[in-house]
Amino acid sequence: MADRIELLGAFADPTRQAVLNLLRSRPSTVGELADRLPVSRPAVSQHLQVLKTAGLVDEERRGTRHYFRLNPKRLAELREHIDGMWRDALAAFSNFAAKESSGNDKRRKTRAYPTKRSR
Amino acid sequence: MADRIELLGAFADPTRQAVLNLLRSRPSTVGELADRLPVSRPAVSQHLQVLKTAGLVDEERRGTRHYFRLNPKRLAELREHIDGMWRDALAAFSNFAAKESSGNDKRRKTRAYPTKRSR
DNA sequence: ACATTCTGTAAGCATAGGCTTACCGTAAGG
DNA sequence: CCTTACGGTAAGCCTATGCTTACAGAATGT
Repeated sequence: MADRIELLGAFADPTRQAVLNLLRSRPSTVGELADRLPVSRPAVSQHLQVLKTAGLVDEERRGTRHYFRLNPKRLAELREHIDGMWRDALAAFSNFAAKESSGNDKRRKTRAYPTKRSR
Repeated sequence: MADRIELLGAFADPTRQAVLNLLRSRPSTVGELADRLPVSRPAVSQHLQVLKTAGLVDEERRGTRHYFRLNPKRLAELREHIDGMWRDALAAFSNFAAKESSGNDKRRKTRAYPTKRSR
């Protein structure tokens, strides 16, 4: 999806990471989170909106209290994205290793890397 | 580790995501990446330094060319981090569902949520 | 009704950081 | 050597955005 950058940006911020870590144990309200963080309540509220827009948290309103909880599905998506990148990295590495060894069977005079780059 | 925020910050930037995506297929040089991206070569160079510091890419110098490749180990670490958060989210959810259903066995007069918050 | 509690929103500020241009160093090739 | 290719670094600009204070709104309890 194109909103992956939005997802990653929301996920990476240090304060939002702290919020997400607090939500790992249980759902919490805005004030509850603000009490445990070194930033003001409005700041937490704003971060929660970002996280909600990114789909990383869900909101459930009960009276005046707004409970926020982690969204496992969205986290799974993020994990899959990283996992795909990890698999490609492994494949690229083994592929490179194979070519490197085949090229080094005998002492070669040709370079293992190109001398000129096509532009 | 405490450098996880550094890792996440390095990983999340849109341009760096584009760089990482290009490196999924094969190792590349700075100029090669710059040709395929809408930013200047120095910008790519700076991003690569950030990625290298975060451990997401490795550098191999051959002559004047600096080849960069993805670091699967670091990607695995990142995946594990997300995976742990995902597991906690699932556990918190099922735990919440259990408490909710046990509290709703009969129509109750006490609130399912607290009226006052301990401060 | 009124006060209290819990929250979202607006405005403004200040720092971080991404990008560009200019410059310098290094390696390779003729 | 001298030139060319390739890349890192410095300085500066400029936008994004995280944070605070102040204000407004909705739900609850007395």
